[in-house]
Amino acid sequence: MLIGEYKHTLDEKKRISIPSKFRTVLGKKVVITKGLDNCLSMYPLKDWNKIAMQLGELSFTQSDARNFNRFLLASAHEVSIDSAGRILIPDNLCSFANIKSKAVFAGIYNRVEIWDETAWEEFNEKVSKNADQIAEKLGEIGAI
Amino acid sequence: MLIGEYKHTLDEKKRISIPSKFRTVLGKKVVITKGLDNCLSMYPLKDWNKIAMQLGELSFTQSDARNFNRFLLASAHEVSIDSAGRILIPDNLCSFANIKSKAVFAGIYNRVEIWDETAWEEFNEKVSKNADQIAEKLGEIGAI
DNA sequence: TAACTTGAGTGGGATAAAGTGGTAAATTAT
DNA sequence: ATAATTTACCACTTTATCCCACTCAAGTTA
Repeated sequence: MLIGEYKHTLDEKKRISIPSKFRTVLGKKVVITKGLDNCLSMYPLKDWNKIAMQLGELSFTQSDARNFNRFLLASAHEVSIDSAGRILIPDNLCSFANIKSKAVFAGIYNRVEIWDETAWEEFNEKVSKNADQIAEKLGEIGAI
Repeated sequence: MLIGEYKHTLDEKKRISIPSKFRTVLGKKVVITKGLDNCLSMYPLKDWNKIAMQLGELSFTQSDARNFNRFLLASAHEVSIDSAGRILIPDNLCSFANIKSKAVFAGIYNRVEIWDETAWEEFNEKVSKNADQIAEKLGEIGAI
């Protein structure tokens, strides 16, 4: 399971180390794609294949499905983890997530999110303020 | 699987490099045709045959099907990838997609779309605004 | 407690491949 | 037959990939 929060630095070649705790779960190849709230999502290759297959089956004649696929599939990149446990973040994803030098890896069960450091901090601040309200909402749903 | 987004330049001879990541999947010959939303669609030759067959089976008495076939089949060109990994984009398709010098290749599962750079950017901006709808669909698939 | 060991994180350089531009040959058209 | 357009081939520049090396921190052993 992918859990925990780690901070790493992006070097001038757009390379960044994967937290060592994640490496065995992620395997040798991963897929990175655009996530929500301007972060990036990273999946083990085999998990991604399942997701992509479902996306690929969406009708291409319907404009919603078409646009949806373009957003998700076109922004996805298969990257391999090098001998030092690093990945190369593609240019367009790097600028999408606004990652400058420090990035945060957040393990979220079956995927890893990659955030720009300051974006992560701002997000965290916002969420912790509303944590009690969120908890209440979740309680109503019966989640906790 | 064809995924990812790459930007290449069209030279004065209307030649353009295929992203290297796509070459093994696409093979030596591909079919380019008009796509929806003013882009071009590119398929591996063997996949195209299946698609064309399905289209051909659409009732030709229905004017919609007839027009759709005219749109897709009549504009299709079989082009081969040269030794440097480039293709030659036919004139009418080039002007249809309004490709001037920079073009974006977008891998979308089983096809590659070719967009004029600015058209792609505008499109992306528009879609990113519908992030909540995207999130909902992703939730259904079980990706988030 | 000090030295040694191990592994993670980071940086840089060499080599290979990708991307692009151009020239020569061949085919077609006039 | 000659001009023009197209196709194939060659060459250069830039970019990416791979490999090696250093540093730092944590843990282990003498």
